[in-house]
Order: sequence, then structure tokens, then C-alpha cells
Amino acid sequence: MARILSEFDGLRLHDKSGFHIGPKCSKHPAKRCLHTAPVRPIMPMEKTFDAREAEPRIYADWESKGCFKAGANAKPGAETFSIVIPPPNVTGSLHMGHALNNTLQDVLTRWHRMRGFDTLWQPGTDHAGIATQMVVERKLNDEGKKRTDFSREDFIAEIWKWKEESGGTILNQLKRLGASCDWERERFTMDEGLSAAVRKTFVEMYNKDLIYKGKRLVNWDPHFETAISDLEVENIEMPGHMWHFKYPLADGATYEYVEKDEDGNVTLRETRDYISIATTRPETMLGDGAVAVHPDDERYAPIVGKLCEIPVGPKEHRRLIPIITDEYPDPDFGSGAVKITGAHDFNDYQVAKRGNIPMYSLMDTKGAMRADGKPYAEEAAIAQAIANGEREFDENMVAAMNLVPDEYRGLDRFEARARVVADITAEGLAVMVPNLVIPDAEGEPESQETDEIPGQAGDDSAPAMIPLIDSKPIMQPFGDRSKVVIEPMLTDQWFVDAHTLAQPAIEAVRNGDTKIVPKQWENTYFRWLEDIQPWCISRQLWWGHQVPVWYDEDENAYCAENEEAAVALSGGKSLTRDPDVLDTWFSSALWPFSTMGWPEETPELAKYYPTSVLITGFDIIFFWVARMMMAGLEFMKDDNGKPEIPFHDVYVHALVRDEKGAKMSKSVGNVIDPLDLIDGIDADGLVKKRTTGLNRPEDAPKIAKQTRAEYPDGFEAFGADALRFTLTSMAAMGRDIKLSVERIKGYRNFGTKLWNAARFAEFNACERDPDFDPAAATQTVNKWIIGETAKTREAYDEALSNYRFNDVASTIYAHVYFLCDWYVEFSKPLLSGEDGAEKAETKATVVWAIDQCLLMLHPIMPFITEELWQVTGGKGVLMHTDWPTYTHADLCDAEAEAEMRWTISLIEAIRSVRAEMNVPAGAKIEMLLTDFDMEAAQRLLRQSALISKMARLSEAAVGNEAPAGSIVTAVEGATVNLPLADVIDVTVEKTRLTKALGKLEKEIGGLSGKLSNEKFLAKAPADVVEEQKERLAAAQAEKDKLQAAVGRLEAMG
RNA sequence: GGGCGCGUAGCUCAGUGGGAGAGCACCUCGUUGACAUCGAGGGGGUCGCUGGUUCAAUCCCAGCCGCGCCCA
Repeated sequence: MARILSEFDGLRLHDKSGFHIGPKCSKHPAKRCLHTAPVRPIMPMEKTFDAREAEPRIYADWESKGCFKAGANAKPGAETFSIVIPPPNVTGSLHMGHALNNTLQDVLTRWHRMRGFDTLWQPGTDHAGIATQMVVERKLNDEGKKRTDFSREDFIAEIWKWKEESGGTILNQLKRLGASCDWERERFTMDEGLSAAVRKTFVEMYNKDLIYKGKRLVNWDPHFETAISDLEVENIEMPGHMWHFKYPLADGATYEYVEKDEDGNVTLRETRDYISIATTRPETMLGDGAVAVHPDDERYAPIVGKLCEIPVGPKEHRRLIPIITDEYPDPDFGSGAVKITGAHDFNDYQVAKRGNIPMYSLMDTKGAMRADGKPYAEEAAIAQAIANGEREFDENMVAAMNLVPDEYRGLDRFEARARVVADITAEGLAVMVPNLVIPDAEGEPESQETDEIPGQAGDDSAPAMIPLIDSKPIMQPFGDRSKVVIEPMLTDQWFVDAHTLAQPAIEAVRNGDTKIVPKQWENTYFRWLEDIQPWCISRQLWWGHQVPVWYDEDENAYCAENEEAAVALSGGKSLTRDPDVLDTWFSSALWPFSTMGWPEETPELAKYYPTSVLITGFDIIFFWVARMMMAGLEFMKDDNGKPEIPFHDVYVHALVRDEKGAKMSKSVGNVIDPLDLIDGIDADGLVKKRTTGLNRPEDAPKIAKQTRAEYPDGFEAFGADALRFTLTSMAAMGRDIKLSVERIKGYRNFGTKLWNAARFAEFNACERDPDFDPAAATQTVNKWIIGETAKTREAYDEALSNYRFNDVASTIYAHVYFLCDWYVEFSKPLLSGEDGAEKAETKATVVWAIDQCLLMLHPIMPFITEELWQVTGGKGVLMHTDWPTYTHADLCDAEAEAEMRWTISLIEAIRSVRAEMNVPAGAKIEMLLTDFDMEAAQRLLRQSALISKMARLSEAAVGNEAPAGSIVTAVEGATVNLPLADVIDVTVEKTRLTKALGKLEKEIGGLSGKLSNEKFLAKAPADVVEEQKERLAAAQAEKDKLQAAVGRLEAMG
């Protein structure tokens, strides 16, 4: 519906309803005011855009019209453009990272769709194994139920129920953001189709030995009681301790222990009956299989091959273990001797494998000391026989043995640590040092820290000797979801031979088939893939894709896509399925093709795979990008059977941080929910949000205070457009985004600016002219803005083609402001002039120019632009309107451009003087150009109306002589004289001119120095030399003009 | 320890081998018929430091200082 007020040029109503308010206008009593125009039920545009009301309405409209469907708005035979969404966790809710990620995808998708590409943005969610199981378990707990109250099937049914009810949250939030995904194609990694893809890939890889099962040391999460992959472990430096214990030599043997300094001088010589071992994990001593020293370490050479005693456990059953050599121990670290606990440490595991040292598992799935198996005495005896070399052993036998002494069985691992330390210390087998009072760096006495360290009694009596305990930071592994300390555990797990799969994935990026942007991330990608470890894909969870492997009674494995096939493989045996499920990322790795229907050969797959670009954060390059590359290249083949990449480009964007640069986190209380910026939230709501559900509830008051101080009024409803524009404008390559609420506000205001430009067009009855040809414009101002628009369009497309999102945003932002500041003002005289061809052309140009802004802004700010398009009677939907293809070369009129640039510079010069001289804004003054060239005179003649209006001149003329008492400034080709004798202060004016001259002289000095340098003239490119010459001439000319003005001032006295 | 990145205006950040930019903040003026969610004008930076390459370096190279991230 067109709402053009063609009969009421300049009509302005203060009442939003569109009815005029009364017979007298209170606002403009003295003027001719159209508020007194006849009452008419019309609907002018609202004064501002109400995002909260309009955005959901507009989105619903697009959706109902099928605007997002794959292929919508595609030109016949168009190229395809496809993106698969990084599937958010089904449990997720939208955070800033999603907002950024999806805004960028939407910008690209909308842009291509408008350009007529056959476009698919494939949406969906990820089943997120641990996260989802966690959410549902918590919900059941709230209902007083436990997971173990359910059968596996029933529990999974509970999760599906939850998914149906609550799983769509994040997708609805993406809609609120404006994401133009093809929702009809929504997929979920646990869908039947995607599950079939998982089974098929597993079976194929199994059959190629790319997947295998084995007992390996893996990262074990004692909270979730499952293995996790290396990537799901976060190593965090924590304050820790290193204890030093004596492992007595067997049978009271002794040796000469000698320490030397670098020059070989003996610094210590004593007879020892023990070997000193340093450890950060005393509880694992129970599982030691050996003590290792470096083969070159002379200190221990005398005792290599001998046995020593683990100084813990019942005395009568102390285990003896061999002292071996291995390259792993660092002689300069600690005592240089390392205990080897193959089942609980990754380094020890390697040593144990090399040395065929038994690896004794000490803990159960919850991280407590084992309580199963035979009594300690029996187990210890067997272990001793192994250590003595009297007994053969194998992996499984050793794994079954429980070497935890009876008194420690069932203890939590940290409790066990304290007990072990206390027991050893009590027995006098801790290494002791004098209890020195050590001066610290500031020279103040400070005793060795003894707080809460197991093994050191908090005794006031200050004993002479205390146990040697180093307090120092140690790296500890934590589960990225559970936040508990990860335990290396020796378990049977499924692995993917990632090394083999990585080679084609490396090659595809190296040879440019897939391009990573910004390029620096390629290094990260290569480094990880080149050193990739086997990928542990099995999880001891219930929610996920169950491993498609069945076992018969003899543990023979049959891998097949379903049970019938497995049974057939086994020759008809009765089989049991492997209970493990797969790492969620296993199914995510298939996402680019599984969502398109693979393993079926669907038309979508043929059309949209490989996808055009993947937009993702750097934090999942390893988790996801690299694995999709591996899976794609392994399973997808083009018509010639050549492995096919999943995407041509990978654009890696930054992390969104808070305004101060801190990572947004619940516990810090600095999280900003994108939806709160879109729809607004008051301070109470924000505080409530940030302080509920904290891990540390005691932080709530602090967080509340911080929040109120920072955002005393909460957030206004800035709308999705403003947030999107902000994120786009800040998405510069290679740097994190510090999100500023002020900046969002600024871009909301930018939307209002655009809105008002459209209102201006409406008030002036500027209607779209279907026959308007921008190349045929006749008026200088029109030709000029058309050329400027074309320039902007080219710069925009160039930037977006290169994923330079921030450049795109600033290009269109600057253009809109330029249009409003200058063209809109310039158009006014033409619009209020006589009816005629010029006026008609200008009206059409105004609409055209604003429409071009709407088009170019639409990918970033889809809502307000669509609303403006439709409110002003645009045809169809803006999101399916064709993208412009004109170029600056097509539409530029060089003369018009030069003339308008000159006009602008003159207006700016006059305004500047007026402001500096404090000429009242309302006062009209005269202007006279002197020393003018013909071009300047003609330009003034042609543009005097505009210049007079915008510079508030009563007269604009050319003349031969400057009037006395003029203030002077310069433009290209003329001296500008403003006769302001009554306001002029000779001293002030002289100061102003002197300052300006100073700047010019500095510039002239630099330029002439350069131009008199023969080397510069000889070596610099000709165009650069020419440019410098022109600049020098211009500066010189301006200097002359100002100099003359100074002369005249001095003549005045 | 290895790798990557960053240091430009008070703040947040663009940018370029040849005239230092934007937004916000700040100061002055202003209800001019689109817009006070606004307009006009203005101040403010030895482009981290030191060397090198070059006719020319904020930009390229090396070293140093400071900060961040990833990996061990």
C-alpha cells in the first residue's frame, strides 16, 4: 500500500494516528502551517521504526511467503550458493557468538539471494551428547528421579520428549535475529537420515580399519563417567604441590649418592638406602610399576636394575618395583627419578609401554579408589611376582587387579591423596628439610607456606625439620563440560585413525581447494592435523548414536548398519550391541552432506555440495572444521570419483567479548544476551538474569552491583538490525570483538536516520518511477549522487566478496550519511521549485538513491529496510529485489562530481568560518569570491542557490576586490571573502590565519623538500611525483590567498 | 618452552610504502519544514621502543618491551 501524501507536500502531523490535532497548531503558531490543513484519514509514516513491533511481523511475513526456501529468487540457471549452519546445541540458547556467526551467514546468504544465486542456508541442531544428557538428568533430578531409575530406552525417550518440548528454543531465537535459513530443511543430528549416515560411515571406516577398538589411556571424566577426547579437556594452571618421598631400596641395600655441579665438582656425597621421588599425585603411587631414571644420570647408575619399595600400604605387603632407565625423566627436574604409573599418566603410559611395565588401574569410573577385586594381600603378591619377573602378565589380567590397599579402598582420589601423604610422612619416609625462615624478595621474613598442605601439620611449635613440599603452579586437566579434574584411565575405547584421514585434509588446504580466511588460521589447522592423535570416539553415555557393533558370546565383533546384518555376518548367532555411543562431533563431521540427504543421492546433494563457505569461530577449527574436511574427503566423491571438499571457503571469525575485553561468562557475570539487546531489558531483569543459577551464589551481590553500575537502566530495545549492524561493522579480520552497547545504540540511531530520509521522500511526494534511468539524469546534483551511489555499490560488493564485513558496513554507513547530509539538502530547492522535468527527475532520483541504500543495507539490516520498502509502496519484498549491477564507470559524470565536491568544500569552508567567528546561526551573511578562475565563477553561478541556502548567505557573488574587513578563506580556484566587519576581531582573525598558514607552510615544506630531491624525482613513479606537484601547487595557492588576507588585515591596523 | 596475534586519538577499533581515519566520549553553537534516536563547527595522536631496507616507513625486515590466545 502506497502511503504517499502527494497532495500534501510538506505536511507534518504530530499525532501518530494521522489525524490533525486541532484548528490551531501549537507548534508553529506564527508560520503557515499545514497542521491546519483539512482533516484527512491518512497514514503517514511513524516518526521512528518500532523494531520490537515490526521485526517479528516482518519475519513472519517473509516466512509465510516462502522467502527463505532453497532456490528462492534464483535466476534461471543461476550459480548456487550454499552454507550449512554450524548446528547449535539443541540445548543451547542464543549467545553473542551465535549472533555474530549467524549474522555473518545471513549477510552473505541474503546478498547472494538478492543477486539471483540459487541459495541454500541449511539449518539444524546438534544432539550434543553430554550437554543434553546433563540437562535432562537435571530436570529429572528436580522431579526427584534419577537416570538410573530408567532403562536406557526409557531414558532416551525422556530426552526425545524434552527435545520436542524445549529443543527449538535456539532456532526461534535465530529467527528473531532475522536468519533467513530454509527452515523446512531443518535437520537434527539424531534424525533417522543423519543416523543412517553415521552408521554407514562407521561401518565403512571399520571395514577399512580406519576405526578400531583398543585398550588405551584416555581422558576420563569422573563426573559423567565417560571417556572424552583430547579436545574436550582444558588444561588449566592451578596452584599445586609436589611432594618428595623416599622409596627404600630392597633388602636395605645402600649406594653412594653423588651430586656434582656444572664443572664436575662434587657438591654432595652421601650414602643412601633410598631413591628420592617427586610427585604431584601421591595417590597414584599405589599403582607404580617401576621407577625410571635417565640412562645418562650417573647419580643413579649404581642402582639401576635393583628393586625399591613403594613406601605406602601395609608394611608386610609392601610392593617392590624395578629401577629402570628411560629417556623420559629429566635429570634436572626434581630428583631426576620418576615413578611410573602407566595407568594414570600419559607420559608414564608411554614409558610403561616401552619398558613392558604393568599398568595397574587404581580408580573406578567415579574417580574413587577401587573397591572391587581380591583383597590387597593377594593382589600385591601377584604384582610382586610380576615385578620379580617370576610371572607372565597381560594387559587384561593386570587391568583386573586391584592394588589399592584395603584401608584406602572406596576413598575419593583426593581424600586418598591426603591419606597417602599423611601415612608416608608419619612413617618418616617423606624427604625432610630444615624449617628455615626464608626471606622473600622484599626482604620480609616469611615462613614456608604450610596452609592446608597434606603432610605438614599446622603446628605452632615450629619443628626443626619439615617435609619437603614444593608449592607451585601445575597444569591440571579439566573436563570442558563437567569442570572436574580429568583422570587418565586405561579403558577399552573406539578410535578413528585420524592420522590417515588428515593427509587429504591437509592437502586440500595446501593446494587451495579449500581456502581458509584469514589465512593465518591455516597454520593452526596444519599444525594440529600434522600432529593429530587417534580420535577417541566412544562415549559411555546413553544419548547419542550407538556404536553399530555387535558381539557374540566370545566377544567377537560384527560391525554392520543394523542388527540383522550383524547377525548375518556372525552366521546367525545371538548378539549383544556395544553399549557405547559416539562422540557428538562424529555426526557433526558429516553435517555438510548428511543434511543434504547422503547416503541417498539427492538433488540437493548434487546441487549444493560442496558448500560455498563455512562461517565459524576459531574455537571449533579442530573440533569441527578439520573433522568435516576429513569426513568430506573420505566419503564424498565428484563425478570423476575424486574426493570432494565440504566447502570452498572457510571464514573464521573472532570471539565476542564484553566491553572491557573479558570473555563473557556466567560466573563473571558479564554475559550479554543478544535478545536483551534486541528486545530490551530493565536493570532488574538484567540483574536477575545474571545472578540466578550461579555456580558460586555468593558472588551474586557483587555481580548485581557491577551490573547496576554499568547498566543502570538496563538495555533499550535496539532491535535486531542494530545488533546485526554492530556485529557486522566490528567483524574485522583477526581481532576479537569487544561489544559496546553504546555502539549498538549508535547504529540504532543510524536506522532512524535512514527512516527519516525515507520520510523526507514521502513528505516530498517522491514516488518510484518505473521508467527512471539513472544514466539519463540531467541535473548536476542528481548525476552526482547517482555516481556516488554506483561507487558505493562497487566498493560494497568488492568488500563483501572478500569477507571484509567491517568494510561493507562502513562503506554503506558513510554513504547513507553522505546522502543525508548533502544530497537530501541539495534536492530541497529542486523539490520545492516549479513543477517540471527537473522536479520530476529529482523526485525520482531521491527515491532511487534511497532505494539503493535500502537494497545495500538489506543484507545487514533486513527488517527496517524491508519495512521502508513496503511502507513506501515497493514492489514485492525487498529481500527478493534484484541487486544492482551498475558500475561507477556506467553512471559517473566526472564534471558533476567535481562541481559538487567543490560546492561542498565551499559550504564547509564558509560554515567553518561562521562557527569560528561566532556568527549567529540564523544570521545571513554575504560572500564574495575574488581571485577566481572561470571554473569557480561558473560553479558558483550554477550552484549559488544551494550554497546560499546551506551556508546561510544573503548574497553569493564574484568580484574583483575584497571588501574591507572581510574574513578570508580559500577554496580551489578562488578566495572566499566574508564581509563581517562588525564581528571581526583583527587580532583573533590574524591568529586564525597565522595558524592556518603555519599548517600550510609545514605541508609546503615537506612537499617541496621531496620535490627538490633528485633521487625522489628519479625513482618515484611518475604519477606519484605528479600528485605531489599538484598538492604543492594547491597548498601554495591557498597560502598566497591567506597571505594576502593577512596583508589586508595589517593594512587595516 | 613452541606457535599465532596484538600495541594507531580519552575509549573501542579501522587503515595504508607517498596527504594519519571512523564511531563513541569531550568542547562551542543551534528547535533552519526528514531527523534532538538530530544538525553545524572544534580540540585531541612523535601510529609501543630501537635499528635496518627504501627516493620515501605508521605500514616491509630484525631485535627489544608490554599484552592476549592456542599448544606442550
